[in-house]
Amino acid sequence: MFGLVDCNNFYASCERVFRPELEGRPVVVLSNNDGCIVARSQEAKALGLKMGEPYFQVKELIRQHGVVACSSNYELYGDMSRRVMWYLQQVAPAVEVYSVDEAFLDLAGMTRHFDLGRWAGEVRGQVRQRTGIPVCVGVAPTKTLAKVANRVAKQDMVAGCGPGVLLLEDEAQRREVLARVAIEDVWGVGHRSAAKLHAVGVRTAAELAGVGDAWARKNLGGVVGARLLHELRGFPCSSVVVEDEARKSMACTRSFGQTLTELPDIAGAVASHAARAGEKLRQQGLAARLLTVFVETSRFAQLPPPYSLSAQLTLPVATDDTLVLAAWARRGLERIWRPGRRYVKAGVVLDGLERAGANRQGSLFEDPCRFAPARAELMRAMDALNTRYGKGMVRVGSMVAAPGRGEAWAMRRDVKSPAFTTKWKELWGVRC
DNA sequence: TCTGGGGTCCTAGGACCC
DNA sequence: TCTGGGGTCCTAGGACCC
Repeated sequence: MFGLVDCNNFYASCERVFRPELEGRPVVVLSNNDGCIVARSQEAKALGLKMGEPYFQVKELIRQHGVVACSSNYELYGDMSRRVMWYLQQVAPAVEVYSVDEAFLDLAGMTRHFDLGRWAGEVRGQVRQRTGIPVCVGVAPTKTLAKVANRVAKQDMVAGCGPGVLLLEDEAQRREVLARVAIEDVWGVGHRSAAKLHAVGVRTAAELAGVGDAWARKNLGGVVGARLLHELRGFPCSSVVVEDEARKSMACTRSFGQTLTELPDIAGAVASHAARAGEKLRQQGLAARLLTVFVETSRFAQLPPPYSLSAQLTLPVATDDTLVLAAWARRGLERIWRPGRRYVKAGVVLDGLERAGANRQGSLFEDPCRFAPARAELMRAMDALNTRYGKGMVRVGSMVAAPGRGEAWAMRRDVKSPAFTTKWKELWGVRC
């Protein structure tokens, strides 16, 4: 059996933990640059605010109903996530941290000795008590069915008729629950597949489980579709992955706080992305062999039409050195930047990741390892200074704006809450 | 004026290898 | 008339996830 623990309205719930006055009020959390709505409390959902909706389009509605809007505070959400996951790891035999607000639990072996429905209810209560975060728990014979169970548990809880936990065990119950779930709410069915399914009259998860394997293979992405059907029928095709297997790629991308046209400004943004990518690599003990840099104009502007260009560069040796990454990124940017365009976003994507230092493939034509020990030392010193004195204390020169220019690419975050749990200066204050 | 960021997996086709 | 079999690696694009 598999469990799925999913935090309810996660980002909004995190904001509420430290601002209890938000309890019972509609709350939305915004994406970077206060661009779109990315999380909504139950009350905000009830007002009709949609996931992904542009903030500027609903500002009036938000004002009218006294909705509290929060800029995203990823430091806080990341820390709350760690607390929830840590607890789950104490009580379940194996935990796959699937996303910031979700975890799959491998409950094999517990079936015989535990009443899983009751156990799940206890987990739910404990997570709430220990972290302040409300969760729902679904338990079922496959991961896909555990997702279904979780979703139905959440629906019933919102409707006020469920305990926030659902155990799917026997066949009849499985059928009955699947009949209540629309196909677009099934894990693995996106809008494309949903449209295809609607076109042939398939509306519910129960009907989806009954479509032919051949049809699914042809129309739902080959083996992906076939696995989906099997899982819905109760045959597991995927297991809980505890070990964080080596990451395949890593991206640092951001929309600018404003439209940019000048190369130095964009170069500054790209250098900062390269620097962040370097930090992430070193934190995870990885090095990258391929670097892609891209720039984009607005997807939403009618004229001129949207435009994006990328350049992929193969580095002579895999590296985690910020200065090397920044230099290559700059080279790539110069290849793709064109004057006269109104850019809104740039990014650096790293592929070909390998463990740093181990079995390192050298270069035939040059010896970039010559300075390696000193450079590694430099990166360590930079990371240490930035940890101790704050992000951006030591930066790559090209990230620093020319005098009077300011950091043209800087993000807008007008309504951010404090880093309640991760910065001494912003810790929660308690009055006695 | 204003529309997020970071991932995974799969398929198909081309180039190339023995 | 008729042209093998079994691979790898790379790239691009699609679909999906949270």
